[in-house]
Amino acid sequence: MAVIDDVARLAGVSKATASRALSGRGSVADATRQRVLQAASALDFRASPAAVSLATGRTGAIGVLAPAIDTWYVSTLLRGIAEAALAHDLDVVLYDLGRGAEMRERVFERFLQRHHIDALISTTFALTHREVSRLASIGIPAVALGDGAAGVRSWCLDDERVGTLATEHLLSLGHRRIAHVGGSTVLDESLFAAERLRERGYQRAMRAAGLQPEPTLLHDPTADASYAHALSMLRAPDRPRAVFAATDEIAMGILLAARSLGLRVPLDLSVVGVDDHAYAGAFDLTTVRQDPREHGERIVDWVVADLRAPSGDTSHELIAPELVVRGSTAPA
Amino acid sequence: MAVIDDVARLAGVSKATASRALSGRGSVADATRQRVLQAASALDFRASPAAVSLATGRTGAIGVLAPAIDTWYVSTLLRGIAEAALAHDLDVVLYDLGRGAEMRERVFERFLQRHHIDALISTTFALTHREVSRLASIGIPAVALGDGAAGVRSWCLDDERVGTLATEHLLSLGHRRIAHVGGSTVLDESLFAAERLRERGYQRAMRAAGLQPEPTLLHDPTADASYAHALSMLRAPDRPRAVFAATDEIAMGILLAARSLGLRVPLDLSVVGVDDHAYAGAFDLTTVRQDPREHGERIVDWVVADLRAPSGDTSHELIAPELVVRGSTAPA
DNA sequence: CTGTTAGCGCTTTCAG
DNA sequence: CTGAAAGCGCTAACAG
Repeated sequence: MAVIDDVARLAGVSKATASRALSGRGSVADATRQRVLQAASALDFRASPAAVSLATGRTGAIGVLAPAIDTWYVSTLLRGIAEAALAHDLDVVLYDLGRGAEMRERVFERFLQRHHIDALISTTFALTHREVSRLASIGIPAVALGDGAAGVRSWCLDDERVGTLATEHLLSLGHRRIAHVGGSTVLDESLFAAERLRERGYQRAMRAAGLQPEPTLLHDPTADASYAHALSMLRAPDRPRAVFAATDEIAMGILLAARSLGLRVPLDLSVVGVDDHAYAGAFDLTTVRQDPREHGERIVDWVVADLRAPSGDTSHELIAPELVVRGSTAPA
Repeated sequence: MAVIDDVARLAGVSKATASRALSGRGSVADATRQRVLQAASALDFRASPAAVSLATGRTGAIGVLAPAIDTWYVSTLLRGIAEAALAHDLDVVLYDLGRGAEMRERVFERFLQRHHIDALISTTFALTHREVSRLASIGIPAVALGDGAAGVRSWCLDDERVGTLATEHLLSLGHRRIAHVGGSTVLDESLFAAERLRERGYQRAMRAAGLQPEPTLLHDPTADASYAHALSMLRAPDRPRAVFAATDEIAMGILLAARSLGLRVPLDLSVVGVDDHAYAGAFDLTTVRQDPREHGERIVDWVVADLRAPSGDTSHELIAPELVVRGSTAPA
């Protein structure tokens, strides 16, 4: 491993000049820069990130804090983040919180300990005040996707709007008996606040139409749990004619249950989900779309810009959802 | 941010002693160690990873190189890796290769440049000789999950066995017209070798039973593509009575297509997949199980041990698959 | 525009 | 068992 001294010597300049030529900071005569660059590539020189980091305070990495990375939403988001980070020549270090929040404190202490990242992207659950100020005190700016904390720039899908959009779609088709199946009653309070907002949007839309909301919350919003729940919900004599599911995964469980009960979708039952999950097309599922991959890219771009020139921007931005109509919904 | 000097001063010892006490390396009087530890916690001291890394050459992070992280397999694996890494107090830095392999060289150059990780876990596709020796020359050991390169410790699901297991299950039920739907004919050669092995296992089992194999390879192994393909496959007059799908995702597409054509599963059609995907239960899908989360943990444990005491072990280990029978398969 | 001189914060010989 | 001193490899003033 060649070090910068070797490069400097080969180019016949000092370490400082070599450093300037390589980093682009500071002015160097063009001819000199060329020589340094050539020497560097001849020696296959790569700066030690530890040394750079020690000298500059910059690590060249961003952290991502996320629950349940084996999830469509989070993994798709991660993909967007990873791609954008690559484009900006940043490493991404991943902190998985698992399903619950038990690991949270541990993870937090752990990565706070190391000043290993230049910025933190927190997803899905809200950061606490203490966490934010803790990060700020060691100079790590945080941004959030999903529930944002005060003092932190954040983006969040307009989840209440998601609920009204989905519900109004069903209402506009003439449905009256519209159920809602959401999730996450037992998980950490700060997690999955989104689903409570979706439920609220549903309730609003129903009441506005003079109808009685009938929400159910699964304690575990998986396809399995949803399937089991839908089986009993759809067997009831006064079964709903339409369902707004808080996620596509829940919707899939419902669709599968409906078919195994012999109900025809959308003739006997209309279903709308949320996400536009990778399988939504195969299920021909009407859904409210969000694009986590694009969100990931957008956030990384913002973080990179803010790292270069801190903006102090701590605004909370709502992302507008979009209805995608497929074949799982039809007039009542 | 307190530095080690502050701790040393508060404890009334030298930096060197403080460092020894904190790291546990070298011998320190018990009383002294106690004072140092107290001072450290009083000052909320955390060693700068950049400084540690510069002095020791260790980074405290492992890299994961993976294609398509927004995939059930990879994201579940990632979860196992992240959890195990957390337990070992290691950061995990993520390199996503996307779907194809265009990014590969770029990513490779990029993280080679930085000596930012202590070890690399490569997943799904094989490392080239050049890549392995390149990594070795800068002292980064690599391990592989999936196709392993020579000189690299690796684990791999026994994919040919997967194919025979699935096919033999269908044969044992009395099926004769068994189709196979696999994937990835257009992607990078080194990617998804797994599916070719699964196909080979299928061919072997079919020939051994004196039957004619009928494999199809989707150029894009998604649920959507699978759905579209299955529609035409199942409409043919001489349609298969059983299908071995190379992944659960492909199987789901087939199941959805079958149902939309009015075919009853498993009465009119038996389907077996591979993975035991999170949705396999909801689909009541018979499948050949693999457990990427557990694989991730196992690999990290191995890497950690090898980092402590290099074993020189470069063996290639096959992981035995396991058939999980559910309701999507029945006697012919 | 370029070289010299100090560090960044930690670990590690080497003496004592 | 402990302290002094010498780096790890790079960048950032500060002169010139």
